[in-house]
Amino acid sequence: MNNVQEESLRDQKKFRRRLQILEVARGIIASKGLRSLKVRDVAEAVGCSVGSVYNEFGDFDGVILTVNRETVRALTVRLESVPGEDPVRQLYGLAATYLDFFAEHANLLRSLFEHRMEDDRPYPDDILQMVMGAFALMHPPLVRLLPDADDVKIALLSRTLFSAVHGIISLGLEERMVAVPPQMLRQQVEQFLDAHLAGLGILPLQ
Amino acid sequence: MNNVQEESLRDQKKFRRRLQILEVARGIIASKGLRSLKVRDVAEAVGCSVGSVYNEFGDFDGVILTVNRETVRALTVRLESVPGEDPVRQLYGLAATYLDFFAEHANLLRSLFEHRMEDDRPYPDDILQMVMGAFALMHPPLVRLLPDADDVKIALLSRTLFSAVHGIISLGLEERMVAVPPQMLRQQVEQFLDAHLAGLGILPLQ
DNA sequence: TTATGAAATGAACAATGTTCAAGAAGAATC
DNA sequence: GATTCTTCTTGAACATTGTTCATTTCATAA
Repeated sequence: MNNVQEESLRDQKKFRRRLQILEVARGIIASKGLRSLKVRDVAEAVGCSVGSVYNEFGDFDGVILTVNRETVRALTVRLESVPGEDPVRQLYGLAATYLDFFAEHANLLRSLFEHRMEDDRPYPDDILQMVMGAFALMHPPLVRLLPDADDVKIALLSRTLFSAVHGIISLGLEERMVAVPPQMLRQQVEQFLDAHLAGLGILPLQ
Repeated sequence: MNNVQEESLRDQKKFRRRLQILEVARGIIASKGLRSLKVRDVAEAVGCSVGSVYNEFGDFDGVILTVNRETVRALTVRLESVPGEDPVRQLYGLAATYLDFFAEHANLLRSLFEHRMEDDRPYPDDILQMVMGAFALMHPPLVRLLPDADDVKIALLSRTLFSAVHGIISLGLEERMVAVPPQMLRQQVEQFLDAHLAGLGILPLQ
């Protein structure tokens, strides 16, 4: 027995198909919304039977949740790439990056936030943790900007601030609701941060 | 022909049933979530056939949308009942009232914000208008507090601020996401307003 | 009372998630 | 390489649920 990961032909095919299913599912959600995602469409596009989808993911929620997991992972990567030299600039960068990501992948993010599980099964904890982790990315710059504040309070503030930005962006991009032009939305988010950081006693960008 | 509204026996029964259907549907959404709402369950609980539901509402979306319409109407009534003598107090009152209403009717509000139409039919415009109207209720107090500001800017600010509060509350009440204790959430919203109004140059409550 | 037309009915249909017995295919053993 | 074993794949059948519509029911009008 080799301690290197055995890559049997069967495993390879299985893995390749798994990726195909996810790719197709993500494409459908992104382009036509979560409600338009159907098992049979996915199976046909991938070229396998519906049974194989179930075999790989257990149930349909499994496919959706895996796509959601990758969405929040990609979001986190993007947010973590925001430069962190200047904490104020970092806060603005996080908000702007979230806006860009949301605008690019609106339906994927809606799937992440709006999907309800069948029956009353709990939402997978690892996804919740990842979302919380992303929302906590405002924590480090806030710590630097408010060195005297209680750490627990800053954790709360970080979540509050990110939730507020999320509300502004998600409703602003809800074309059916508001239809704020993207450029105006960007400005709106910036002005929001201007006022809020000022209120926290944080000096704006020069 | 009497110009008084004819109330034929047929119309009475029709109207009574319409109310019953809505009552049952709202109850199911409120207690078990939109995903648990089924035509047959509603029909059985009301004591009529599924055909009657369709006869009255056209399709199932019609039932949901009518419930949503009443939800936003009730929300508006509650928000309009917030005292308006002191504009600062009014802003805090609007946020606190929204929090209370959301906490009491979480599933109904989620139905309002998360329901996607079948196919790509547009969301009814009157509901969107009512939501926008509710979110504009911060406008009058903000005008009083910022007498020198451009009215269009205040309209934007009102929507931004309410959207932010919505984000904080809707994510905060998403037990699966965060599970913020209600009392802490109330405090969170207040502190958020404290900071933001301060940033806008508005003096806090004495 | 009878005729009329609108409303109610619910069986049948359609779309879609889910299961599972049978078969196919790779892996293991000889 | 043949055989056996294990696992995966298949897709027909089933279950659930939204939707339709020919038929029946029933309040109203004549």
